[in-house]
Amino acid sequence: MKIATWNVNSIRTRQPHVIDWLTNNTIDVLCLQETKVIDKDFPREPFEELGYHVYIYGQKAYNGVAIFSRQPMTDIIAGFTDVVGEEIAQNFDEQKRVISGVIDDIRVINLYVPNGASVGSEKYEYKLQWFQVLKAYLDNLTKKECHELCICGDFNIALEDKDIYNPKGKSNHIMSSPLEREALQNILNIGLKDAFRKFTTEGEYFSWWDYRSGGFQRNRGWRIDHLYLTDKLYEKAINCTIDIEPRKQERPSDHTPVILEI
DNA sequence: ATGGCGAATGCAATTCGA
Repeated sequence: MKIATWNVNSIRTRQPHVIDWLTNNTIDVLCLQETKVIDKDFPREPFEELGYHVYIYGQKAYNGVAIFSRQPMTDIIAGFTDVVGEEIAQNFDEQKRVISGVIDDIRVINLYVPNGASVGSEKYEYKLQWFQVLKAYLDNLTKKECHELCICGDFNIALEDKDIYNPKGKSNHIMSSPLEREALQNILNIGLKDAFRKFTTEGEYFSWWDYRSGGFQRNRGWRIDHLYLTDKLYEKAINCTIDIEPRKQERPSDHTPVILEI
């Protein structure tokens, strides 16, 4: 089975790219971020025609997540509130950033982590607080269920310096600051491992390149899209790769897909 | 580098992303 994650930066703009990629790759579950569309306007049909079940949680203009699955998923949960309650969820579900479902006794959790703007900004604080809510969400879920977990998506965090094209001067940069890394590590400490790092230990592998200043052409990238797995699933993983082909195309997303094979 | 590029909104110019 292959599970992939891809921040498409608008599903309506990227529809042909996603159709093309799913046609040329055998993907069982695709987690999308930044769909940027309300649910009633989501282009479901083209993906259903490809044989996918479509699960969506979107909003106008910003954010938005979706899961496409060849087999039907069960126990779909959109947002934090149903898991953590209104008191802990506060207003964090106003931004649509989390959807999950179960397939083959794996709960796939699709995340679009806030980007955080710049270190010390209000959005940075929001990003750190969002991780507190995510922690409660995972704690509650793991109390209720005993599925293996695949937590994937756009984390907007490079956990190690080797995940950045040039880490010099980025020790307090957004996506690599100590508090962000600590917040993500705190999540991973419940027992999650980076699928990509099971197979590849060296640097210079990236999943996002800035549109500006020829980021992709100069390979100025960051590895910020991840698939994290609980132990049994991690042991079962047989590959995890980044496909840079979609990033080479005309009018691409600034992210490219990461694919896990189990 | 307070910029570079791209998407959405909505129809010009602004906000947001990372």
